[in-house]
Amino acid sequence: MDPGTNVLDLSQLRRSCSSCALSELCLPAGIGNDDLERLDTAVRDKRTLDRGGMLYRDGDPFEALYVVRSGSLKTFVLDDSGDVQILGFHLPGEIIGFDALASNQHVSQAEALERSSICELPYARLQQVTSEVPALHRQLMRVISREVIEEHRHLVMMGRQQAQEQLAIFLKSLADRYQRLQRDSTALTLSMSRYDIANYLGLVVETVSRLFSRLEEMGVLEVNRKSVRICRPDLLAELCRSSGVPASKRRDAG
Amino acid sequence: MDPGTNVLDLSQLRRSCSSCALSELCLPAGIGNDDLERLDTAVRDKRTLDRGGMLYRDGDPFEALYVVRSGSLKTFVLDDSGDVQILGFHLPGEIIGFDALASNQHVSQAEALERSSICELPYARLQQVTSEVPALHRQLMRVISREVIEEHRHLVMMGRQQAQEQLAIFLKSLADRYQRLQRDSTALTLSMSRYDIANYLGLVVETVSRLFSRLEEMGVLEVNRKSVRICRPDLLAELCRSSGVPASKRRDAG
DNA sequence: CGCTTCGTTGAACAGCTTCAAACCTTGTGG
DNA sequence: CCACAAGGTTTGAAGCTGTTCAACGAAGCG
Repeated sequence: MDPGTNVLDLSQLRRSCSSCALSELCLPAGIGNDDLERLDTAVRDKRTLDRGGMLYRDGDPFEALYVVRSGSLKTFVLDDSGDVQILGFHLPGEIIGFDALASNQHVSQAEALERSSICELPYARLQQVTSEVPALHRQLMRVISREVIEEHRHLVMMGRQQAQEQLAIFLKSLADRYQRLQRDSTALTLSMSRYDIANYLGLVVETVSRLFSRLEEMGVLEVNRKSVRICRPDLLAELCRSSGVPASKRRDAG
Repeated sequence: MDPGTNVLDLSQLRRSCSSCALSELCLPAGIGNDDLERLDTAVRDKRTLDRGGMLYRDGDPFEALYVVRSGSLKTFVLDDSGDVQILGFHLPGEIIGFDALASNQHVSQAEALERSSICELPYARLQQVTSEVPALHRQLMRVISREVIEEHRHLVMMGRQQAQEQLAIFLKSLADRYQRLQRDSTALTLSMSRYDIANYLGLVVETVSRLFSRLEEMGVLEVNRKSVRICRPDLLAELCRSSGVPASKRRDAG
């Protein structure tokens, strides 16, 4: 999408957590210089994926965790009948692959939504480094839990009935992550298809399409195919709670 | 509910993974006798919770993981407006509390659905023991991933639109877990309220109630308040896939 | 340029929700 | 022990949201 980030100088980026712009959003966050060098030893050569390229598939042996360096991916599971459920979309600085931590093989799949580059962290080496660097271990745990919390958020979102609120939350989540990346959080580029968004939210394409149109009519967004401009972030934030959960679905604490 | 399991001989159960009937479903699975004794040293005194009692709350400091020994619990998150989303129901042998692994404080809550007894695994001690017993570490990881996979299942379920299918999947999941516990998997005792079930599935109470009635009319179930008899497990299994995802929500691999 | 896939829009339909009321259970106090 | 209150559960009827089916326009790709 953005030519500036697509043309990566790979040689410069190789093995250089220290010099990586994502450093503060990624595993190195809060790690001292000495330890950072050790982390670098755990990072294998980067991989580049084209749109549609698979990072890992269901059943693949667990070899590494992966950090999105540029581009974006989606993760999803297939049920018995081959239906897809998208679990999440992943932007630079986000780590994926935890699903295989235990059974030693992946139980989900990760696919690039656009040309993306990935940092590979072979688990064996990573484990060794984390055992030597407690701060890194804590940081890794923090990242794992961020993942779990994100899944809870996804569940909460799908538990709500109002489709418009779901889409608002989805867009706001993207905007927030754009901000962390120091991108313009009012100018989103949706690398995923409408089908993907619909699946992620538990809706059908038509509904998502109509919702985009409705939000545009309301003056909240300006939608042009894959690029979404958030004209009224305040209104969008409002929509995330306001329309709210129907009274009968509410269930206050206790 | 069942007087035989409610009247626990606590003194006999204290610190005795070795003698625990849940052993094969729980952390000790596949652990040798020597190592089992060391695991026992990581188990603090058991706790008993009455119906409605909280095991941990949002924001509580992370101190331990918990194994359900008898009874059952629900875990849930509260969103900003105080709305509940139930994440799961937990039967004996299941481990909860992972949500706090990273931020060092819980980001969800756990509440007993009936009188329940809990094994407490203080994390500091557990960590020490797992570092000494690799098999235990692997087993713990396996259990964590079971949790992640279960959440994926929950997402897949909520992504489907057909309420009847969701309820069928929910009941089948309970039945399967009953079987693992060597209970009669055709005679379920629903310790959670209809409100809880509805919330878990993203529906309203009335819909759940009607679905129970419908499944009864269909001859699949016999429902009597909290006790559900599965008359036709085959039909129930059928309902879990058959009605299926509407074509427009399907999205085959790729 | 034709093909395919993606995205949008319209109209009818279905399923779940909403609102309302009744029933049953449980617990409390007279 | 019974009356009463409170909450959980069930059932009915109406309304609304999202789905389904269908058609068309736009973009990407051989």
